Amino acid sequence: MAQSTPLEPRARRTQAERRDESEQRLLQAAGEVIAQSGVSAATFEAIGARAGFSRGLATQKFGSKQGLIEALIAHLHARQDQALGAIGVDDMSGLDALLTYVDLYVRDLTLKGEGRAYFMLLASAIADLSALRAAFAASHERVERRLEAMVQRGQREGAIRRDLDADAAALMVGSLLLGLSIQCLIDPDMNLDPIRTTSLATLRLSFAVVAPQGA
Amino acid sequence: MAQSTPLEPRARRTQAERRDESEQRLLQAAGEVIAQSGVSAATFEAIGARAGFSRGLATQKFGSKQGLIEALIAHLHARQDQALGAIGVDDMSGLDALLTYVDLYVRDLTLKGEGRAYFMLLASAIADLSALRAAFAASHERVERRLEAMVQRGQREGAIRRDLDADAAALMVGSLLLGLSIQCLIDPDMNLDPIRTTSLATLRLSFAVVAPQGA
DNA sequence: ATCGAGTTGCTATACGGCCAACAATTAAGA
DNA sequence: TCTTAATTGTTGGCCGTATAGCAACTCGAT
Repeated sequence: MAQSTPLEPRARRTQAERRDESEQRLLQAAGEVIAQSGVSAATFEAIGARAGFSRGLATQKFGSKQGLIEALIAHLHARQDQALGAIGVDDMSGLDALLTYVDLYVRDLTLKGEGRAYFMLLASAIADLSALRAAFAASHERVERRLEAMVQRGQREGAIRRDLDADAAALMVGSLLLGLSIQCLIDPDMNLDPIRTTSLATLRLSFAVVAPQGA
Repeated sequence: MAQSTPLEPRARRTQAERRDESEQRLLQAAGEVIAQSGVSAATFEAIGARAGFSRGLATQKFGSKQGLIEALIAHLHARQDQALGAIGVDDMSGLDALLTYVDLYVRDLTLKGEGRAYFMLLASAIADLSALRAAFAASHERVERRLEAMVQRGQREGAIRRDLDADAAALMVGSLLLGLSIQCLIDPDMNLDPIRTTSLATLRLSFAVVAPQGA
């Protein structure tokens, strides 16, 4: 059970360093425990142990369980934005950008790390009708606006059908990716390659103006 | 809070009647509590109260919490099969059957009743890495085999592209519907009409042999 | 020496499971 | 048919466990 960070006891660290480092480690440990053992297994005890601390520290830092979870979700959202933003997708045509986005998303869908924790927290929020659903909704909204922008760009460029409802198309693509993510958590032994290929072909065929069969 | 059944105290009921009725009422109440207040709110106390019984009965009937949940999932799966099987989809062409299936599924996606409880239980299983995931996986597998059969029929009939990977296409459609269902639980105020229309158009355009632009 | 980081013992709460009592139904005997 | 015993359905008190939150404490940094 590889600890988050081996925790080599450097001689002296400033207080601010200690503080920030422990906070980071707690968040990371929380994500790892969730990804590995489930949301309900993410007790202060388990998270603290994983991070190399005691059970009390997380309460101290985040105020409450809810606070910890909110911080973790914010953390994961930030990482997600960052990861998906890092995809240099803005310097290609709208259609290509969309397809590249889907391609990369599905390729990365093994869900072994933080993405796994993210969707498990999402599932937990749904299962318990938690108010945190709103945070997830907002995050998805942002992603969908990005997708919508890609579609609209493609339409301006003449590569995507004008009569396609950009908003609905974005929601559809987003839902497809969400569904695939969930499916991966239900059945981890899924072969994603055919799905990826087929999804890309489907989107290309139906979004492109002329359905360029062999292109 | 409309009780499951008003429980008019008929004079005499046979033991078998009592037994069956209480069991039914408990399952229904469990579904209602989950749909209304979340999986973690579904305690024996709450379920019993909703069904008009005490908290002890459910344990008696289903052995344990796990037993109750399993019975509920089986119950919901049966209802689902029944509902989707009732769609007379087998007496039309493969492509039409597929599109009709998607159309009806999305139209029914308000998720106010049992479907809601189903997906919340699914979410709970994911969040906790429960072994029950396998049951959901199996159920989805069945649905996807049905979708695959539709695609293959469409291919034999010449209406669907032969080079479409039927298995992957089925998984894609299934994932899209799953994703939409989840999305509805995250954001209940979603307008499903544009999505439905766009999804149907997308599938028709990309699955049909010739991409009949204006047809 | 002082302040803040981190720990540990304690408490309160919530819930599932157990079981002994209680009530409703059925069966047996007169 | 009436009475009574046996069976089955249902209840509610009790207990063990798990865990979040708190508060007093120790340890490390300045």
